[in-house]
Amino acid sequence: MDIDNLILCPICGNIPVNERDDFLNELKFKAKYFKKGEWIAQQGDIVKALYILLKGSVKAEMISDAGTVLNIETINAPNPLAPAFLFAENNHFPVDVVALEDCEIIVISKESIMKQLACNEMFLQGFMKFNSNRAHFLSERLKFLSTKTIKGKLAKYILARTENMDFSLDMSQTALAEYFGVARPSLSRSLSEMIDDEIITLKGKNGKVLNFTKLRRLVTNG
Amino acid sequence: MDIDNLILCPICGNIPVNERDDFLNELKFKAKYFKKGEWIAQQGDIVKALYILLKGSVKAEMISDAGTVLNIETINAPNPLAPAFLFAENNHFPVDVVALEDCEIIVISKESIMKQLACNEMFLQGFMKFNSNRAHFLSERLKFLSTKTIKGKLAKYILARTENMDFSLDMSQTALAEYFGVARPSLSRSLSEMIDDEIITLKGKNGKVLNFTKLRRLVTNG
DNA sequence: TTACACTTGTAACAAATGTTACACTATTTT
DNA sequence: AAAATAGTGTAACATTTGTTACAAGTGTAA
Repeated sequence: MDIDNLILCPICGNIPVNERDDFLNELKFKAKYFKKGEWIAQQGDIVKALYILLKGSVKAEMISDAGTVLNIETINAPNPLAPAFLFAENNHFPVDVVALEDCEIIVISKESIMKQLACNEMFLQGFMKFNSNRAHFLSERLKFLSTKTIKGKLAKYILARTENMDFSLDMSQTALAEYFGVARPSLSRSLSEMIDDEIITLKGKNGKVLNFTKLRRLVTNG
Repeated sequence: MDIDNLILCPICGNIPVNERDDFLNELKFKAKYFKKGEWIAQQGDIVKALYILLKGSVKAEMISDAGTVLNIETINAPNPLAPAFLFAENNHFPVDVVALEDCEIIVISKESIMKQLACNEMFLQGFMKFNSNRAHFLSERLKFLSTKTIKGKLAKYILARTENMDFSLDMSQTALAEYFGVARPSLSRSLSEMIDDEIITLKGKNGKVLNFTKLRRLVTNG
């Protein structure tokens, strides 16, 4: 088991080297294994323990009442899954979690986490910080989704990943459409129009920004 | 000052009665006062301390890059403002906060909070729980916004507040449109159509559900 | 009451997006 | 290499939403 990866996980990152063995010995956990494509958790599952992804990667997605998919994020090891929900009154998984590759996950009981939080200040800090960052992430996602037009979203998305004119759409258009919460052909059309308008070029996932002024204007108008 | 209200604040709620005086004495804070309409914090302000709203109410809203308003929530006293961001790496206020009435706010330093978290387990639990609930709220808001059609949002919104056929739209249509992130006339039109279709009736803010089947179908289709 | 600000209903039109369908390409898997 | 799977481009059309403008309603304060 890749338990050493646990210490690389953001919520444990602050623990001093000389305390790490103690920390690991105190912790009560068990390992679970998932194959690519398997569901690790479903929207609505009760969160009774802290899940930490030690190996592999997963995607978190939300299925709306209408059945449409909203791709929330991809999580790589080592990282915790939904740690914020461990202490919520309504402690249900907010998303479906699906293994993108073979995964190893360790499960730590809530009691064990509480104990460490109370007695290990570095762990407390790491845990708080991670949850804070998550809340920030969700806020940003909220803001992003409130961008009204597809071209506005694309412009924001592209500008955030552009260096010296070059950018890469980290995912397929199909996945991107789910991330934006829009229909795939609509996304494709918007991209085509931006290419026609000579704002960007695109070859596969890689593109160039030809006209920053127009691209920024799309952010402001959308 | 209404310092006694502090103990009624969710993050302090678990502290046993006999520990409360100690808790308040340990805490280092100062009070601030805001008049109705004043901005308490702006999107991007650095969160250096914990703000707790002791008296009054505020609204939190996000201004997108395009200048449109997304109304996030109304917060009533006593409640903390953006406690999750106190520990984030990117510790900026995610929203604009505006006083809806005259407000009293106490400001507690991060150090003082850290100290209490480490030495007062009930406070730790309350703090974690509150932040967990916030993350849950943001997730739900995300899910809600991913509802594609206005009627779908309206249907969800109305069903969540219906008891025995009766419901009340807690805000003006103008505010509701901002909460939904849509244009006001579009919201008005959707409401009119739902009334024409004999799904609901509406008089001012108060309405009745006439056809639950159709209303639920709107949730599923939108 | 009058005046004012705020809210709502509605219409005509423009713009954006969704839906469906199909051909085609790229990438894996066998 | 062949087959299967996933991803892309695009067209025609329906639907939804935004925009703008104006009239009418509501409540509040002078």
